Amino acid sequence: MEKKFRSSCIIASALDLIGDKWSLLIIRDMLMHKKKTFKELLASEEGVATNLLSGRLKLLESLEVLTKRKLPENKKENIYLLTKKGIDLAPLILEIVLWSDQYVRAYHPGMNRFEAGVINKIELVENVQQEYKVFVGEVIG
Amino acid sequence: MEKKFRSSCIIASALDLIGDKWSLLIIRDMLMHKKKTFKELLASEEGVATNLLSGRLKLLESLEVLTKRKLPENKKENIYLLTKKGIDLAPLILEIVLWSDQYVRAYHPGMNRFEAGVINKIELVENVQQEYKVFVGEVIG
DNA sequence: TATTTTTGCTTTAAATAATAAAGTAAAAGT
DNA sequence: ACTTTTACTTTATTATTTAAAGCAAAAATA
Repeated sequence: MEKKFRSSCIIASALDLIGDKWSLLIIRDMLMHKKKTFKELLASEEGVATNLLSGRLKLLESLEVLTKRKLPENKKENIYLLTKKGIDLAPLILEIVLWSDQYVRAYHPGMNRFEAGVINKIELVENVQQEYKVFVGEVIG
Repeated sequence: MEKKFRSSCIIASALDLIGDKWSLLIIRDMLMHKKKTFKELLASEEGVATNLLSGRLKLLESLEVLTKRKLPENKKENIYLLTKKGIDLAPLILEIVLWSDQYVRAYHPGMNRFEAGVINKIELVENVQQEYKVFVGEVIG
């Protein structure tokens, strides 16, 4: 789980932390699909392996992108929730969506569409972030 | 070089194309550091291997993120330039920079800083894009 | 003209990482 | 007490990355 940085570049360093094959999809599932348990995250369409999901959750927790806790009514199941650091990945994720919607479909016709009446990025991001914060409030009470 | 899509997710699909360890760094070098030849790209601080640089340039060319051409004065050296599709990755790259500047430094104190007097994202992105377009004009004459 | 260097690769072998599958232990449910 | 669920860990297989060497065409140098 020991991560190394390839260079002093601010972009490369971010990619060294969360630029792997799975981290952003885990964060997508949490932020956009309100997933919060190992089981829910495991059921993603992409089929992450249990050892990788386990390892990535651990790393993202160590990076304080998300927190792990148990709810009083269930001593077994862990609840994973994004921190501010994780929620602040929303703008980056939106830019991926926008670029993909415009340019990736040509290579993947069956790909989902991005439907947004409003095309105000800032509003859109704030909406997603606000909704997630409400969700967190509901979960931890 | 045959790429497959893991799912119909718009985010996962973009990551399946350019979410590998090197593509965004190649695009960074082109867009932010005006690199345009194999040799210049090979000299990146991160030390990409020649076979991977070669393969990625080929893939990014096939995706029309960049173009490959020769200049009349040199029949040997290839010149790689970003297309609009590539230049349109600037907003995504800026979001990586902003998140990294805010949150990654804690884990990598020696990391470069992002210095921007103006914090207007749109202006900043347009500036970088405009500068790159001028550069392309200068190169291809 | 002959030799050397540069460029942009390809090939190969070794190291590293990802995946699939099975196993495990603690908690919860029946 | 027995079974299921959860959240892993372990192991073997497969895939990818890296490092190193090699190569051919073009350009530069002698």
